[in-house]
Order: sequence, then structure tokens, then C-alpha cells
Amino acid sequence: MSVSIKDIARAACVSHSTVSRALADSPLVSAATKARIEHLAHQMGYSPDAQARSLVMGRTMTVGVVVTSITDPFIAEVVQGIERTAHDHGYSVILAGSGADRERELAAVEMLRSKRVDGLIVTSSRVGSLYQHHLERLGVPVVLVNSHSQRGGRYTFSISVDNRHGGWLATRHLIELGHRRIAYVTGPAGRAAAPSLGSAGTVLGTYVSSDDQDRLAGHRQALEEAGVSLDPALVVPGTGAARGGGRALAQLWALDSPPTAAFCYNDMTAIGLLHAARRLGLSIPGDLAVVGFDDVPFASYALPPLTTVAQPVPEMGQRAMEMALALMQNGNSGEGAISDVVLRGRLIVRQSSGARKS
Amino acid sequence: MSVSIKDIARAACVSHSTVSRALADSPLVSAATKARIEHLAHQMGYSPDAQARSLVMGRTMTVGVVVTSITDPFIAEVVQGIERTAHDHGYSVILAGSGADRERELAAVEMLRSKRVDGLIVTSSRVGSLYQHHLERLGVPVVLVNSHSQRGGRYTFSISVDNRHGGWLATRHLIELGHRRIAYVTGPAGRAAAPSLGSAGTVLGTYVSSDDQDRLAGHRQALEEAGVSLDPALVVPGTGAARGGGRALAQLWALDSPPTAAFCYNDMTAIGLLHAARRLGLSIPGDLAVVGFDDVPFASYALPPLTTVAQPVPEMGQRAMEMALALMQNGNSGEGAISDVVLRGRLIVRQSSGARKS
DNA sequence: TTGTAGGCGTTATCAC
DNA sequence: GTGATAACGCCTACAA
Repeated sequence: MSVSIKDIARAACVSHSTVSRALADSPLVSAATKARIEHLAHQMGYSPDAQARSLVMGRTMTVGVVVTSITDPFIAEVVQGIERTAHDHGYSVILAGSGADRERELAAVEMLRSKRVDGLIVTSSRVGSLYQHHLERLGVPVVLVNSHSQRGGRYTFSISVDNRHGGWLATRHLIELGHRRIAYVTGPAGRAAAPSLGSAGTVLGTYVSSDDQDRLAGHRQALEEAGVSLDPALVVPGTGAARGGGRALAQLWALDSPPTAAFCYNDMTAIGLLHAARRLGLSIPGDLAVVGFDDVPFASYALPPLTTVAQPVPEMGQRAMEMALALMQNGNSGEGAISDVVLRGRLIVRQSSGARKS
Repeated sequence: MSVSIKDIARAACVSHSTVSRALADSPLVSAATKARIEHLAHQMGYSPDAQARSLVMGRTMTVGVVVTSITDPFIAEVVQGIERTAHDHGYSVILAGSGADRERELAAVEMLRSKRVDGLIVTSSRVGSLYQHHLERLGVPVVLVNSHSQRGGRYTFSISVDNRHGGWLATRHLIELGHRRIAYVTGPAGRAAAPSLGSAGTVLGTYVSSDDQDRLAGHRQALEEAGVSLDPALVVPGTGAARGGGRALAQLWALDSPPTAAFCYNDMTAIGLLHAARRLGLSIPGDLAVVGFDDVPFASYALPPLTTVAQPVPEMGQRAMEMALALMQNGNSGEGAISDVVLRGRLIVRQSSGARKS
């Protein structure tokens, strides 16, 4: 079918090892034959078989990336960063989606193992202890992006954003604007999580992701630093989607003493909330100041433009891949100077939080 | 390093071929030894080496997917459809981004060739004749998603959305609402394209993508069916991004006789235009009705919610992969009953186009 | 500077 | 039923 090194050898009247050396630009080949072979290879349309090479070399120059959903703009941007720096270093990327389904995620890992990836990057997964064990079995370095894990794996490292700090930034901003009654709208409620999933916690009686918990913790901290204690009535459930924001607003506005500001788990929630607020005829930020989280591309086109906490997304993918590269070079052991990294987001102030209250 | 069938063979005191057969569930192995081997394999943590297998089998069960940018929500959704149906059929996906850069795209294809993918799916590329030749050289079936190509390749097939029909839907809708002066805002201006790129055309003196051309053609057709001829002054350049929509509005509003409606190349453009319109104090749809294209997730949260043409995106990815599967089974030749498919989008009416004019 | 031989982990084709 | 043996395409000692 496709032309191999032997075919070239035959055509060039040399042995296949000479061809192999010539194509690898080895100094052990005369310039003359090298040129001849290179010409022939090009002319015959030779393409080296990466699999055969990997088989003998012991590395595939391939990393596996497993995501919950590539449709998530956040994840898509991370993957883009991964793919680009992977490509720059001669690596390619096998993508596997899990849909946040545990079974599919395990299947994906198994398939990547069979494909003998040199490393694995997992984004936005809830990694329980059981699962982490499964990853370690792989024998290749694993980098967790925004996945909460109990640290300390020999092979697994993590890179994540400082959700607590982000939550703190958002709420402190609102406090500085004079707000005291500040609501928090959560993200998607987890399904009843197994106890082994130590990474999730319970708020309002339902499980939420650790991201959510941490953002809430930052929120609470900022409040307490201002001498305000968190009013449980002001923590209401969202869904992570726009619709959830709308419902949250309804719930908040039915309160005897509604909040003057709301910090939302993410931008989609905030946008849904803004949308609902308009329908109720509320003035933003006059009646309610709103802050989101993520800085999705549309945040600046919301009405009014949304104040939010931007995550260093493009950087995360790059850093994750660089970390994987370093680990892979290190002979797969994390013995080097590599450690988990936590990146901080930054507050982007737009009109939805408004000017300082007088 | 990792355990092979030979290791299992040694442990089970059989030959490696017996292990191979047992693991393949061949009827040529006694139930007893089969059970013993399976148990051992599991216990020893055996994982078959997909590369070694591919080497002898001649197929990798892998498809390459090259995209311009996975960040594009449209593309992300297509890729998700591809990955899912690929997974359902035992295939995995190698992802490569090109950034719409010709060099990188060719590099990606070359890398996928080396990885011996069984098929290739390329999205949103401008495929010139030269390039198509390059793809054919691969010797594996190629499916083009929303990439304009001159048809008729032996190995390349395409699946795309009917842009002309979509444009026609949008403008006919505006006409039915009573509009007569309807602007069209283009997408990104292509760099000066090589003549071999027959797929792009020139509008306003700059090259635009064939998508753009086709949407414009549908627009023009709808106008002409209503007895209105296209006013060149009402075709203004955008960039495909929100900012371009803003600039387009400025240009349109400076006209002696501004339009009463605008159809935009895509939703981002439309959203930028809406944003700019608000700053100018225009009423939407009172002063200007607006229609977009794509139905991005935020379209319904724009202010006012955006009327747009929804593309059958999730379906596209699935269909593309199914087509690739069919082609790969067909022994790589498109001799079967497979032909290009063109999917139609549908109009989603929201407030930005408003009620019927009286 | 070049050729020979062996092996990477599989599957497949023979014999036994 | 099972075991040698030969591929698949490549790299790499070791020999010449």
C-alpha cells in the first residue's frame, strides 16, 4: 500500500538501515547517498509510519486529552492551548469526551492506555480517590486541569484556578461599592455524589462542585472581612445555565429583604439573571448589582456589560501541556521540581456592578 | 515496562499465540485455558497495544480531525458530534488545529498521515484544488465539513449547510415583514486569495469566503423574488466578530437613505451591531430589524433576542463521521452509494426582527 | 560508510 | 487445541 523504508532501499540499491539513517539525518551516511535517498523518499511520497517507530522507540509522541464536553467554551479554549503547545513540541493530541459520565470517562482512559499515549490531561473532572488510583495505573504522567483531586499522586499533578480568590475578588468589589446584602447563586447541583467523591460538598442540602464551594468560600471570606456574616437565605441554587439565573432572581426577589447585589457562579447564570431582571423592570445596577465568573466572550455584550472574574484560560492549556511535557521528559516520575500550580483570575469591572454607591 | 501477551504466556505456560487467541475469544481455545488466561490478563493489568495491532491489521481505528479553531462554538459542536459517534463505533479521534493557516494545516495533514489515520475530517477549510490533490494523496477517505471544494474527488466527500438557502430564509423573512431596504453585513475579509482558490469570491473588492458569498446570493435571490434589486451601498463589510458589526452599523447609518433591516453574516456580527445600535439610541426592531446566522447559545439572550438562522450543527458532526465510517468500510473507495450531503438550516424568529410592519 | 540481524507487540498461517 | 514461525515498518547494536 504505502511506501516503506524497504521500498526506498530497493530503489536506491542500499540496505533499509542506510535509508533509516539517511532519513534520520545521521552523520554516518555519505552526503551523496543521503541526498539520493532523500530525493527518492520525497519522489516516492514516503511517509514514516509513526506506529512502527513508536513500537521500537517506546514513545508515541501523543498525549490524551479527556474532557467533559468540548462544547464548553472554557474547555475548548484550554484544549486549544494544549493542542498548540503540543504541536509546537512535536506531539499530537487524542481527544476523548466523557459527557461527565464516569463510565465513559473510564472507557476513554482505557482506550488511551491502549493507544499508549505518553501523557494524559484531564479537564474538569471530579476525580475521586478510586478514580485517581485508576489513573496512576496508567504509568504515564497525568495532569488534571481544574479537577479537584486529593494531591500527592506520584504521577498526577494538577493545574487549576484559584476559585476562592476569584470569589473573594468578586464580593470584595461589591463590598467596596457599598453593598452589604450580597447574594450568591450556585452552579449546577451535583447528582447525589458518592462519599468517596470527597471533592464535592453540600450547600443548601444539595451537592455542588468544589469549584462552586470554593467560590462561595471566597465570597464568605470577603463578607466576613467586612464584618458581614453570610445570610443563608441569600445563597440560592442556580443550574450553571442561563435559565437557572432567572429562577434564582425570582427566588431572591421574593425575599422580605432582597439583596442589593448578586455574585453568580458563572457568566451564564449571571446573564440569565440579567435577562430576568429586565423582564421584572429592575434597574441594573441600580436595583441590583451583578457579578459573574469566567468572562465568556459574550460577557461584554450583555446588557449591561457584565462585571466578571476572568480566568486565565488560554494560559491554563499551555501550562498544562508544558507540565505534561516536563513530566514526560523526567522519565515519567514527578521527582523533579514540578509542583501543582494554581492560577489567579482577575476582576473585570463593567457596568453591571455599577459605580460606587453613595 | 507494560505487560505483553508474552508475559502472560510465560505465566500461563502456553505460547503467546494461544494467549492472543484466547484474548480474541477465538473458538480454537479450550474453555479452561481461556478462562485461566483471561484471569491472568486481568490480574496482571494487561492492556493490548493498539499500535502493534494496527501494524499487522493495517488499520488504526483512528480518524484525524483538523479544525481551524476548536474555540469556534460551531466547530466545537461539530467535533463533539464526530467524537461521540466515532467512539460509539470503536474509533478514536486525533485533533489538530490549523488556525486557518495553510502551512499548519498541511503540517497537520502530514502528521495525521504519519499516524496512519483511517480517515480524515476537515472542517471550515478553504480547500483549493492544489490542496485537494494533497488530500487525495493520503489514500484515505476525506470528509469535508463546511469546506467548499470542487467536487468529484475520488476520496473526498463533503457535508455542508445550504448557505444560500439560509440567506434566502433570512431575507425573505424580512421582506415578509415589509422591509425593502435590507442591508447585508459580510463576514471576515479573506486575505488576497490565490486564483486557484476558486471557492472564494470578491465582494466590495475584497475576497470573502464562499459561505459568505452563498449567504449573500440567497439574500439577493430573496430580494429579487420580491422585485427588489440589491443596492450595492447596502452591502457593507464586517469582520465576523462583534466589533465588525459595530463598524458596519456606523457605515450604514451614515447613508443618505439607511436600511430598515440588516441581515448579518453571523450572530457575532449581529450582536455587535445590536450593541452599537443601543449606543446610538436606535430602537430595535423599530428603527432597524436585525437577523443573524448560526444561532449561537447567546443569541436568545441578546437584547433584544436575536432572530437567526440555526444550522443543524449537532447533526453535521454525526453525519460527517458516519460518512467517514461508510467510506472506510467501503475499502476506501467512494464507489458506493455515498454522495455529498447538503443540510438546510431553519429560521428562528425572535424579537430583533420584530412584528410585521404595518 | 554501509550491511546484517534482532526485536518492539501483535495477528495469522502453517504444522503438529 | 496448541505451538512454532513469519510477517507489519521501523530503529539500532554489531560486524564488515
